[in-house]
Amino acid sequence: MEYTPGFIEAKWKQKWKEADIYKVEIDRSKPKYYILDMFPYPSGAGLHVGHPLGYIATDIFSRFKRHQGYNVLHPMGFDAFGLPAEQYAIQTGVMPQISTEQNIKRYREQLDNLSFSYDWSRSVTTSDPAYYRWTQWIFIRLYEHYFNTKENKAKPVSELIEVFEKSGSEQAAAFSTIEDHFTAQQWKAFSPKQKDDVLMHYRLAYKGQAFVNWCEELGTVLANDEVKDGLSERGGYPVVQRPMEQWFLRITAYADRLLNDLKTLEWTDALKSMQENWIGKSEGAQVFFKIKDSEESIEIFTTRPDTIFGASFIVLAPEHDLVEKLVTPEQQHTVKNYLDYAKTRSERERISETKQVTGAFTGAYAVHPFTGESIPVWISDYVLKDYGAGAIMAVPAGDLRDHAFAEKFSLPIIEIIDRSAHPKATIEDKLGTMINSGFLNGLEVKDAIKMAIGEIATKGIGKAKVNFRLRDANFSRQRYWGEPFPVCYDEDGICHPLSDTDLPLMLPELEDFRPGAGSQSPLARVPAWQSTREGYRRETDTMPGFAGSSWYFLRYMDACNPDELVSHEAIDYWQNVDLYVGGTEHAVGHLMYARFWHKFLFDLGIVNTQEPFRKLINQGMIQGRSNFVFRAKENFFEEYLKINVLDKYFADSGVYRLTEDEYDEEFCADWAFKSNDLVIEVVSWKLEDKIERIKGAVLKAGKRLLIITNEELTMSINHPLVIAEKIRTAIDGSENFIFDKSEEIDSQLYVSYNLTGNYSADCFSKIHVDVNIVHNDYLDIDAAVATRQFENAYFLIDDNKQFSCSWEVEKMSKSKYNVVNPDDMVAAYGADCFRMYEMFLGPIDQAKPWDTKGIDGVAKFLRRLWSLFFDENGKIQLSDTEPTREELKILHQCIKKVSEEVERFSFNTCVSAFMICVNDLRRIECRNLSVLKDLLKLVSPFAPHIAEELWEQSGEAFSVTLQPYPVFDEKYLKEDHIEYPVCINGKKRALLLLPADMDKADAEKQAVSLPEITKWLDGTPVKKVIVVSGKMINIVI
RNA sequence: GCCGAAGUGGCGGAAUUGGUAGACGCGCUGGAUUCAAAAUCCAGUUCUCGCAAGGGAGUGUGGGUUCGAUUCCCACCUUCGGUACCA
Repeated sequence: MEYTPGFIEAKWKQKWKEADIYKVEIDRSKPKYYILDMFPYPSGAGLHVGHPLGYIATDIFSRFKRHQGYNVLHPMGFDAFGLPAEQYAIQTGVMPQISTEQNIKRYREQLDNLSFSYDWSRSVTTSDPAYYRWTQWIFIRLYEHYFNTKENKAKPVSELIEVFEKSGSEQAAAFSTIEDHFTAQQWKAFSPKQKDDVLMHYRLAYKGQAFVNWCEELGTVLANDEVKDGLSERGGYPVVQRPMEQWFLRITAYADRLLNDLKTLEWTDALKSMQENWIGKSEGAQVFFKIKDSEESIEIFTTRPDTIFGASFIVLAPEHDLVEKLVTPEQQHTVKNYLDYAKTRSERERISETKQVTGAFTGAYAVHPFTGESIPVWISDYVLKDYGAGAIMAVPAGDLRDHAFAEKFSLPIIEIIDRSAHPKATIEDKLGTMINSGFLNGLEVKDAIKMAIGEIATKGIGKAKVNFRLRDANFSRQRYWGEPFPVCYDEDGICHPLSDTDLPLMLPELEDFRPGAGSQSPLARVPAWQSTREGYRRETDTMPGFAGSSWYFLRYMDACNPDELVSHEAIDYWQNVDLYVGGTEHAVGHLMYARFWHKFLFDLGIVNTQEPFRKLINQGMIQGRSNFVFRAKENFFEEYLKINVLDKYFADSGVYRLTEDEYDEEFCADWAFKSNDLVIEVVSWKLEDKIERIKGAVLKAGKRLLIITNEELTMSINHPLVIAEKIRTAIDGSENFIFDKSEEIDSQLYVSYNLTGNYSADCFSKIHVDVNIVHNDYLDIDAAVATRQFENAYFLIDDNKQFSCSWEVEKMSKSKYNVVNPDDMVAAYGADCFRMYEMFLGPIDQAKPWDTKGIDGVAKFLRRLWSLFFDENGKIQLSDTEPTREELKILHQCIKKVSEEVERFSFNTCVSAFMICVNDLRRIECRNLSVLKDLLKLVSPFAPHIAEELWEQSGEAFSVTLQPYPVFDEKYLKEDHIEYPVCINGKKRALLLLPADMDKADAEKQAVSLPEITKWLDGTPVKKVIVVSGKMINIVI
């Protein structure tokens, strides 16, 4: 029987489906294991071979864990809200509901093609109202809670209101961004709107102000992605930063918990440190600087209060509230100009710019709290409004950017730290002794920091403060295709959440997806949807992409529950995700938000774990391997004629290149002969003017002219003899002017890459070519001419009649013509082969290029595995005798390697181990049933179809998928001899077979007396011999 | 700029705790089989000098630690991911 993947795979897909073999339920008799893939966004382009990498890995691991007796939850769903569908709707008018549904259908087909063991009955889609109902529900809970700093957890806002009513703001242990100071009486006197505003300072979901990318011409807010160099990507219109009312989530309240609990996670150190740095906890001091001749003071945050005596000016963020109040009439104009400039700068640009500083003087002065001196107040875009207090005390001697700023604007630089004891220390190291610093003089930096904070507090001008780089999450989008906010506003603008019974608040259907008036979302165009029965108006912003993806892993546990987002029973059993696999691009965004939501739900008692993802693996990207063809440019043809015709066939005719000296004209023909009066010009037949002028010049000089057109060279490109004969005829003939007009075609000439080296580099344009018509870096010319790109193409082929292409590794994308579709791979090689090859490419966590040509190796392996079971006539032939020692050794080597490597997620080396095992078993012509059956169990997670088929062919009952995993036994691998490498100074010089239990002294003696070694030593005394038992012997001379 | 990762043959990669660098596979070269091709099988394949025996060099670059470094330390270069509204 032959191995026919197409037939076998269809058969087993059907059987698995009929048996519903991947359906999973709570089963308390088995330990649970929850394996999750990162939520895919179903884009219109469909899956390419890079997408399933992580899915294959988790599928192998899921199957492996099932073999080991775990009850495995392995679900898949779709993160379906997002910008691309909305963009598509704007362009084509196709409703996102429709395009998303189509895209999901296509993704599902492509995923099914690879036979993943998902329990599809648990699938969720974020844009499904049955799902986003619960996203809205969580939002309302966030809105209704604040963060209690004493209990370090979320508590109901209703309790906070009670505190306010009883004892005002001072008694409230509530996390807020603004420090409120009011008494119970004052609170009670507040208007409902005032109360609403105050509570927004505490709610975990609140309204605030943020700067957004505003594009006036497009009438919309743009994603950072849509802005390039200060202009909109679509249209190239100017984009400015503009403040806007937005919903926020108070993730900063959870900063400490998010930071501390990282320790409990089995994530890579790299990922943890990225999260740590993102949270960016820094301890320092808040200090107030009084403004000279004013009641105002500026709050600054500094991590280096020790350097306060070096503060020679203050810098405010351009957006700082005080700027307007502080600016003096004389500086109005300068500051206004600077603010206009700052508006055009994106935050990224502002942070990245380190070489050039810009800024403007406000005209105001602050009073240094210790020296009493007046120091100027400047504004500059290197200070960010959202970081710290949005203002800094600038210490030029202690900070590089402050230093650059001081130099540029000639501000004083006061040395405050003597680093002479630390010659290698940079100005940002916390090392040295304080100088020029009043009461801090002589202290070490570390002590000076403490002392300075103490003094600042005593003087009542500030206090120690912890600052986080982490910012509250902007949760508003002025978009259509997202979850509607379940809130509305009354006539006073007071916010009212919907009651739970009114959920889900459905997204209305729309026909026009352009932005609404005045920077509003398209929902603002639907007045009927906007107004509620109470006469309130709804929020028209929608939620961002991370809303739905911040909790989806919980819904999989109980996907169809209509009454709760997840039942207690399901949470109690499944708890949290044991293994999460996805790309590093989610390292800080999604993973931070999901952890935040999970912690909030923990505070509410909905989940029973502090962290959502226990272990996490980052998969590397699969890059594209682009192919390029080389198109001949104008100057190619002249070089071609010389190399392939003139040098070859007319070398003895004295052919030479004409120089300008030979004619008076500013142009000349290309080639002439010493032995006769013919001149040759290579030119496109279309350049008739040029031909006429050359004709005139050449005939005037009394020579004859042969025009060879680029077009005729192109059409006879692989037949240089045709041209040679034409030249010969011309030489021998007597015509004065020979010019054969080509027929009018627009042809292009492409040159095989391996020939391009013969010509100047500027003879060619390098152009992407679809990798699907290139095999082994050789262009399939027949396939190529059938495409639009090569409709009228001619190809200069190499000596082997091949046309080669160059290649480069790039991102896999449509525009680079390097996209490979997994469906095509499955059609050609089968899903088993594709799955295995994708794993074989390299380590799961590293980026690597896809190259289809290597897949043959895996295909060959599968055929060899198959052939182990059959004789040369294709009949199943297996023996049920006792396995030999050698067979067991080969098998157990494989069991050991594969079970260890799967646990380490090193799937590429597993595939190698399988190949070695099958090669070895073939070599000894193993036909042993028990050995081969164990091998099938090992292979089954990687290549389930072939394993299932061979299992059945071996006479076993359905299904290999449900078999327990083979157990490794050390005794089969024991060796009584070890082959030692014998090295001299670390370089291998000989091999020595020694008994495994030989002691070191004897081994040393044997090694030193080896003939290869004595030859090397040649009398040189041996200084030392190092014997590492079981590993190697090193002789030091 | 900042944070994180990765650089090993022609290519993808292996070397698990500092111990034989290049497993396994692709490609290439030669051979067998075949009318021929595909498929299959066998042998070779880091570079370099050499007919060979054998020698030298070699894991991005430069330095260091060590009997011994792809692995540890320092500095640098290049590429990739993220950088808060792509998902």
